[in-house]
Amino acid sequence: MTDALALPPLPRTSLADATAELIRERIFSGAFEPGMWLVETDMARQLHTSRAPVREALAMLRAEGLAREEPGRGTYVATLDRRDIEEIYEVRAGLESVAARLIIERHDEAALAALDHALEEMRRTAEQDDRQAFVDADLALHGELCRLSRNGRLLRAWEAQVGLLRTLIRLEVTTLVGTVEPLLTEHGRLVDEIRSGDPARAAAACWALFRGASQILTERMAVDIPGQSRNDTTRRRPGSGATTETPR
Amino acid sequence: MTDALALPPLPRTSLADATAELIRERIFSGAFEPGMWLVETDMARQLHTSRAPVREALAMLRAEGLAREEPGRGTYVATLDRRDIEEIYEVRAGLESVAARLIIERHDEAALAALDHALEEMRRTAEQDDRQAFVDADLALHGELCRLSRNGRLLRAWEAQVGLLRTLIRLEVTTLVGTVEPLLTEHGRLVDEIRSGDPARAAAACWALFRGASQILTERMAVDIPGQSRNDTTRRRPGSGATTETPR
DNA sequence: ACGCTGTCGACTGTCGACAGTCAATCCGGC
DNA sequence: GCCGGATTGACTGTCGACAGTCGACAGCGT
Repeated sequence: MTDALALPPLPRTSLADATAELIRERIFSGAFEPGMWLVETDMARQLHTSRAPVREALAMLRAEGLAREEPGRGTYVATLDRRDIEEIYEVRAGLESVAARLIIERHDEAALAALDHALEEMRRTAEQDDRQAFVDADLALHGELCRLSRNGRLLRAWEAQVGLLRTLIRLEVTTLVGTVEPLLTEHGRLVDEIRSGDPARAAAACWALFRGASQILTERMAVDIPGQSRNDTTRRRPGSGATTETPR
Repeated sequence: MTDALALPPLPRTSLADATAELIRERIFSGAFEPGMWLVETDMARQLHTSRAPVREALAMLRAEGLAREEPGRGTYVATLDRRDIEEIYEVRAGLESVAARLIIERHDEAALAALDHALEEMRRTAEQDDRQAFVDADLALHGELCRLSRNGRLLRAWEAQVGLLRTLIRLEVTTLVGTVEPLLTEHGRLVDEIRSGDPARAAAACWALFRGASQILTERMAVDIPGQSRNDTTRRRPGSGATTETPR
């Protein structure tokens, strides 16, 4: 059977999946802020389902690191403090170094071309000064790198780390006063090192890139990112307006 | 109030948690073999609970990578084929390289001492030719490395990768005919490189170690590991004996 | 006024039941 | 005898309800 005629499996979407996807979108879009209380009963009522699918959806989100459980009290949208950012970038550095190494050892010309293309897209958005698109292109490049590693577990681990970061990076770069030029050159350097074929140098470039990015992000966190501290106990609930809760 | 009189928080263990822990143990001990069908109804009946806690426990196990869902059909104990092993070891190489780097950059003498101690334990078990204990010591060393990175997300990512591997490594090394000496020296080399203080060399040692271990494991998989292939559809259910199922 | 205790509303953890779905089996036509 | 569709049994997906627990608040005593 040709690929063109091969039918993909239908998206078997249970209520739980749909609910999870919905909440994910809300979190990424910023509608559900970090620290917000995700009340099962409310959401079930709004979605016209029982609590069972909602509970399962919340379990997924917790597993993905997007939400956090407080036993007996409920689940809350995950918050990120400086240390979280550092940790995520350190893990990403490790994962993407390996991805680079795998691509290098495979002598994969197509992969290099794909990375070039992603890089070009970053450049384009930078020239147009479209910060939003730049962020997307940035994440797309890194996602592509992990996808090209052809290691499914690596890709999933990467996604798990990046999840919450997504909304934060968007916030960061879009409000970044300075130029994105340094970011651009560092990404270019990483791709160059991959092309040069030395895993150790690629890893070094990777590490340098993430070290810098992490620093930029954590420095800005001090000023204007909500939910920056684990002690920020401001809790809002979805739906019915902005009821502020303060447990603990 | 004195510390002696201070009450520690009670272990808030829900039925779901307890159920998950129980199943985990069964999987690690090998009582629940890879590919086995974990039937919610049966387990709930055996545990004298409803299906709700069981479902939640299974959701946890899926999130940890210990089990696998087939939509509408149920969840099964995860299986590992050669490619899975490769993937896991590649990810581990990345994570542990970063862990090594973090320890190096921190100039952490205590960490080095802890690694030495773990290494010594490996050596001891090797001398006594206690394969079971050797496997535990091996995993303990790597776990220690990740713990010493002081990066919680790295540690959790490591645990997620290692989970299922645990039972497999045990099987592998305990049945391994040859000597464990090479493994021992490679681990020693990794710790040495960490002590020497060059992240790149430590990463290289890490990569070499995992490359070798992955190869040993995948080679042996061909012969005597159950559930070695994704196409091995043999399914057993827990409890009532060994009812063999063959879906698909 | 302050701190402690009892009460209360709300939400989570758990339960039993029902409906939908899957795979295996049975049955009839060829 | 073999193939295809209907049937069946079992399990999952979902539901509404109940009970335990948490945090907030009010009332009491000091």
